[in-house]
Amino acid sequence: MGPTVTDVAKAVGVSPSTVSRAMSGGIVSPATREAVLDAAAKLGYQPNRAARALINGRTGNVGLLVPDLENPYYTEVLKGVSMHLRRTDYHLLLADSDEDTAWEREMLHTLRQSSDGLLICSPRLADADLVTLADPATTVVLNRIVDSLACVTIDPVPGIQQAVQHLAALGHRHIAYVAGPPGSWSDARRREGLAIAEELGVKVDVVQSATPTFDAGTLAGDLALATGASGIIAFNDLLAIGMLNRLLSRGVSVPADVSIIGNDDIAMASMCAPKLTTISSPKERIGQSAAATLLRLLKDRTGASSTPEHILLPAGLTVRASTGVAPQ
Amino acid sequence: MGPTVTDVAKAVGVSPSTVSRAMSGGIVSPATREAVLDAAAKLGYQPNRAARALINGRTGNVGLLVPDLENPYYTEVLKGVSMHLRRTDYHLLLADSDEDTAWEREMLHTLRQSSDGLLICSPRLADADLVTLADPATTVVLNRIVDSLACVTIDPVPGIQQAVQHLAALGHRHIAYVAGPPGSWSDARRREGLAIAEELGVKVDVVQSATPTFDAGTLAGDLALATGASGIIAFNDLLAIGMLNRLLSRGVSVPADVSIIGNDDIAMASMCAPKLTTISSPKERIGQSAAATLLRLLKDRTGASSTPEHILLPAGLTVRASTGVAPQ
DNA sequence: ACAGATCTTGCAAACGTTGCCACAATCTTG
DNA sequence: CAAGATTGTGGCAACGTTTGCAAGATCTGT
Repeated sequence: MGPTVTDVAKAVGVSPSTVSRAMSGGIVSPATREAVLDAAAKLGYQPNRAARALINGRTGNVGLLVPDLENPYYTEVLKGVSMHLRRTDYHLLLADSDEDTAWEREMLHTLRQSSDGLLICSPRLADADLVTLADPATTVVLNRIVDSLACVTIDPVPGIQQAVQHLAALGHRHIAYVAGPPGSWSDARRREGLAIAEELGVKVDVVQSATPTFDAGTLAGDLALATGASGIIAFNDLLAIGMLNRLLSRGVSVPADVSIIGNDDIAMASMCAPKLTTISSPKERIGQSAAATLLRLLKDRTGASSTPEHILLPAGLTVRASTGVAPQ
Repeated sequence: MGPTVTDVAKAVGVSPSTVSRAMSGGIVSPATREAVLDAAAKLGYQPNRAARALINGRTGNVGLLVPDLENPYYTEVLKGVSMHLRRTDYHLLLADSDEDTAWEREMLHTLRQSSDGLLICSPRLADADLVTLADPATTVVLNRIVDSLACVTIDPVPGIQQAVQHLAALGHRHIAYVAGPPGSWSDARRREGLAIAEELGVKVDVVQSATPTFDAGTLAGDLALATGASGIIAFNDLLAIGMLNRLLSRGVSVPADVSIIGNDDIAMASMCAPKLTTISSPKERIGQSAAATLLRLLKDRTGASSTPEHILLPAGLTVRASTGVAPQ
């Protein structure tokens, strides 16, 4: 295809090895380096990544695995990753598992070969699977904590606690939590956070929802309403907005009759009506920070050294218009 | 890293070449093929993609270039691409240009080397640039038409015409079109579609908006209102929803005082209040179809043969609650 | 049973790069 | 000024795979 290292070498009158060194920051005299760089630019030479990968095992790719690109949460994380990678010369290899854990395991295995490091967004895979499939020296896990791997996440507990306190302060005595997919790490953590309700004398019912999507919100809305709760906390905003729509179309007023709190603060949360009170998490920062962590890991190459880094980003309740004082 | 072709060869008792042929569908006896496949599975052998790419030039990657991942339009296209690629053994290389055309040109050049084919979503790059930078044999352009390249897009004209007719039928005599980014292909086409207004005796004002985002909708809303138009058509839904929010917060009632029509029918369009009347385009299908077209191109490898394929997908107006009869 | 066709397999070269080793040239230091 | 340290460069092998070529094995038809 394009010009090779040999072409550049001939043009400058040096050996291929020297060109290689000049291009990748090896030891070369300033004069030759300049000459090589000039010639390379003139010829439009780009080092062949495949050849480079073959010899030193570094592909120059970073793999990102997400469960569902239709979920705006992950696209915001993706944006963060992408923006961080933009300034490096790593390429982004993206895989969407479509919530299929079997395929996720397979893809994890495949991606390892095509990338130097992996960013894994997998709420549903078991810790044990993750530990088995991922190399601690080249992996960063997003949105959950796995002890033996580097992680970037937000702690879901404080956010949920704030949400419960917010509802309690508004006089709600009975709330419903609409849970996320079974096996989800953050769902499990959020349930822990719910424990605070008891201390506040608030009753909690848990309602299950198979998938955390807008459509599933319709069913979940009916279920949550049936519990008799006056306040609802949803696993995520998509679910919350779906419920909101369902409740409004059933003639239930939000927040006069029922208060709703979402999770994640996706862009839609401030565009629906009423605007959604939600627990905001810095999604783009998670992506950005995870990419940065991975690149640090790859640069250091200290093997499976010290204890893996766990980065916790802050999240807090953003109060908008979907919560209000309890009826009566 | 993993086992190599030699390891498998030893395990079976054949030569590396035979293993290679067995793995990639060459001529081998059924018996040896089975033996090789068995051993490969047992050892967990995966052909090294870098080595393969080095020798035959095929990386096994497909590159996708989008202008902005924060725009849900593109993430839906991305989802379509990703879902189609899922069934193949191509990997997806994703690049977000962040609306920067200079970087887009550079990335296009870089990506070519790392992928077998390119899917390009670039509304702002000039046709000439695209023709120069893209190889017709390995490129599919999305959301626009460039004569000499394969394209998958929707024709923006009929949708815009339907929108104008819809407003005219509701009695609107003066409408504003909030334009997209300068240089955008689909924006130019949409303006062509606006010509129908004259035939219907409807006056059209065009308002410029630098970027097609939710935030820009605030400014655009004010500008559009200042024209005195009673109906507004926006370049896309994000802009439309931003305007909607602005208008409502200024005390303008939608659709009683002003009607708004968006473009694209992103998920948010049916979640805002009032729900947005919009021109729907099958975004996921565009992605899916573009990926399919590219894979066909790569399989055929007929060089720069016949005239490039142009696929036009249908789009039509989806009437929701943001349009109504003109005031008075 | 023999010549020729067909099928199956191994050998070796090649893809473009990097990294080790050796050597020459220049610089330091006593 | 000599001896050692340092710096810059070229040669060569290697990464893991594919592929053209040729040789061996098996089969066909007479």
